[in-house]
Amino acid sequence: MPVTIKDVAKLAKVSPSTVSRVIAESPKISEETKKRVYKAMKELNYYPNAIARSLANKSSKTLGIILPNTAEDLFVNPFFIQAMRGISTYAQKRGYYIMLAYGEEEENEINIIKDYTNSKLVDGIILLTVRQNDKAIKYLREARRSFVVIGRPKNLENVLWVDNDNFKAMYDVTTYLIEKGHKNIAFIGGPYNLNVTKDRFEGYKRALEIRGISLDKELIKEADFNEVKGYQAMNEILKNKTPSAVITTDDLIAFGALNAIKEQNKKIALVGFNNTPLAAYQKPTLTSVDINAEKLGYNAAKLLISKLENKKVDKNHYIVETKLIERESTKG
Amino acid sequence: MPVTIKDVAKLAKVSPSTVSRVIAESPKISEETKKRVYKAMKELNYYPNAIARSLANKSSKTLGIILPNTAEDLFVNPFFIQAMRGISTYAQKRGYYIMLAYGEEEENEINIIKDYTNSKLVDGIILLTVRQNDKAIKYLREARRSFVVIGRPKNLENVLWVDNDNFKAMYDVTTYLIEKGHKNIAFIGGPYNLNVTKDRFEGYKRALEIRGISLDKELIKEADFNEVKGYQAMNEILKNKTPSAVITTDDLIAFGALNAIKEQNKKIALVGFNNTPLAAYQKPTLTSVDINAEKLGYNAAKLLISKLENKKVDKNHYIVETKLIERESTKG
DNA sequence: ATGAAAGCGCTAACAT
DNA sequence: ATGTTAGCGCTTTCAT
Repeated sequence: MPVTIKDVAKLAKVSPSTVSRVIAESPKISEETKKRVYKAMKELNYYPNAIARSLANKSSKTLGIILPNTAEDLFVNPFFIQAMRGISTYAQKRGYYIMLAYGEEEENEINIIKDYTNSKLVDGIILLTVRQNDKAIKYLREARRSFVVIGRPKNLENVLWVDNDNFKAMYDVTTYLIEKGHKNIAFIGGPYNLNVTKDRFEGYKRALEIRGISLDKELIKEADFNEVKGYQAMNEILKNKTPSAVITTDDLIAFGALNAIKEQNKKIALVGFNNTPLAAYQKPTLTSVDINAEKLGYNAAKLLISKLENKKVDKNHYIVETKLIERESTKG
Repeated sequence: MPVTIKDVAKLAKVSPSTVSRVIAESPKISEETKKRVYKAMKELNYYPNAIARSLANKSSKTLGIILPNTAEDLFVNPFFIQAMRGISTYAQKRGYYIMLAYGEEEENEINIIKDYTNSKLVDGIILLTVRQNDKAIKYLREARRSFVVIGRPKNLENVLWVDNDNFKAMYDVTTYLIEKGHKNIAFIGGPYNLNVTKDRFEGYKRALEIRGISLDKELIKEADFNEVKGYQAMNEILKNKTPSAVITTDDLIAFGALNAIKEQNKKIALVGFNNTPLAAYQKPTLTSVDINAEKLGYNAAKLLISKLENKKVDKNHYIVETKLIERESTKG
């Protein structure tokens, strides 16, 4: 037999509603009864039943996180666990809980989202990645659910999102290299239909423009987010040209490129992206852009909870600062 | 206005309890009414309210996972995210949900556990690590909560647990090295008051014994789970001796040891533990023991759910096989 | 400032 | 095989 609000009421010689008010910290409760109630709660070792509260309040105070199982680097890249920590930190602070699920593939992911939201198990959803033409976003928008995505989706209508300023990040990296004297700077990006890639490429392009360096098509390649593709892309570049520096949009791509560079015994500066733990373990250690995954998560939770609590929010997004972590691969 | 079981009942011209039975797939419902009910549910786009079910059932069908924020390698070691995937996979299969929280430190962790369990938000708890003298375990045991831990706790009383056979894993590693001709094999373990370390050390010791090699105290060191300590421990060993092989109980320790070995230009075989992604990125690539974190998680969920559903379980633990991943550091 | 009572949406014992 | 009814534990409107 669990201790309920009624038991507390009886012991404190008040009504259940009074106890409820005390829990909710209602202002119009006399200090004296408040004390009696607290005492009774202590004595009985009472804990509010969260499920019952959720039912009565029509809110579970829970956020659902969907982890994309398909992400190639789910295990290599600590992004996810860092983002989750950020989410959790803010959520805990605000008295929210976190539910977690791995989506096997896109269809299954949507089923999880439907289950979470339709069953009222969660008040809102956080998506940790944005796909091209994301069906999950489409569904959430149409079903009018509260949600936030990490990454800037193509269609910004009715979406809360959090992202880095990818344009600026890459603009800064490029400028940094130019100021180090580099003129032939190659760019190996992830898939070009992704927003991130586009933004990063634009930053690269603009930085070159501003400093009067013209774009060389042969120095620009596309690669999936993995080592092999990075390796291949680098080799393609080296077939015709020898840049003095190479920028990539992901550490994994950079690792592959590094292998190609080493094989050919070249001395080329190299920059990665995401600052994964592996970056510090390359030879030479890899300069990379830290995206502050924890803050991305933190702000995502913040945005979503604001929306859930009907705060009149002017913001529908946050931009999180990136930071260039300089290592050996761009030194000397 | 959400659609409830009553609306469905009205439309299907049955009572709410009948609808409830249909949802629960009760056998004694005629095919005909079943169809009518399903049709009505479709028509009204009805979804059961999980919160209300939880309240009535006195079970949330939710497992709580506590992530130790203090773990030094939370971000480097994909153990956690892998274990969580295993948990999630089994839980989803059985219709259970996962709640997640990061415990800042041990005290705060216990508060989270209390909150989760006292509020009836979760049916059971999964601990991803076991500390020495674990207060969380102590609390859970005394409060008579259902829980499972990954790792073998010291006191096995009333505990469900999942772990590798650490004795065997290290016995095998040691034997493997001996058969490669090594005789002076050093051992750098994590803190010796941990069960894991003890078990692994015993495996090492026994393997030497069996093959008639006597223990050399100067080849045995203790180190925390990080690179610097590994580096220091290795240097201490090298001050007096030069083993032909070194076994460690963690990749991070091995990385540090590797640096020391390289600095002194020695050629020493080296084995890590946990098979983190970084292992494949060392020069030379590091031989390591894979612990199958996903399976640990999967079995943890299995054990806990069996207990929750009162399956008469003979088992109170699972042992998960490890696998030696051979790489360059033990070749030639 | 406090109490009575209805209701959140579902389940299950009991009745037929 | 199906309906009636009384909860599950909490919140909240409406009284007083």
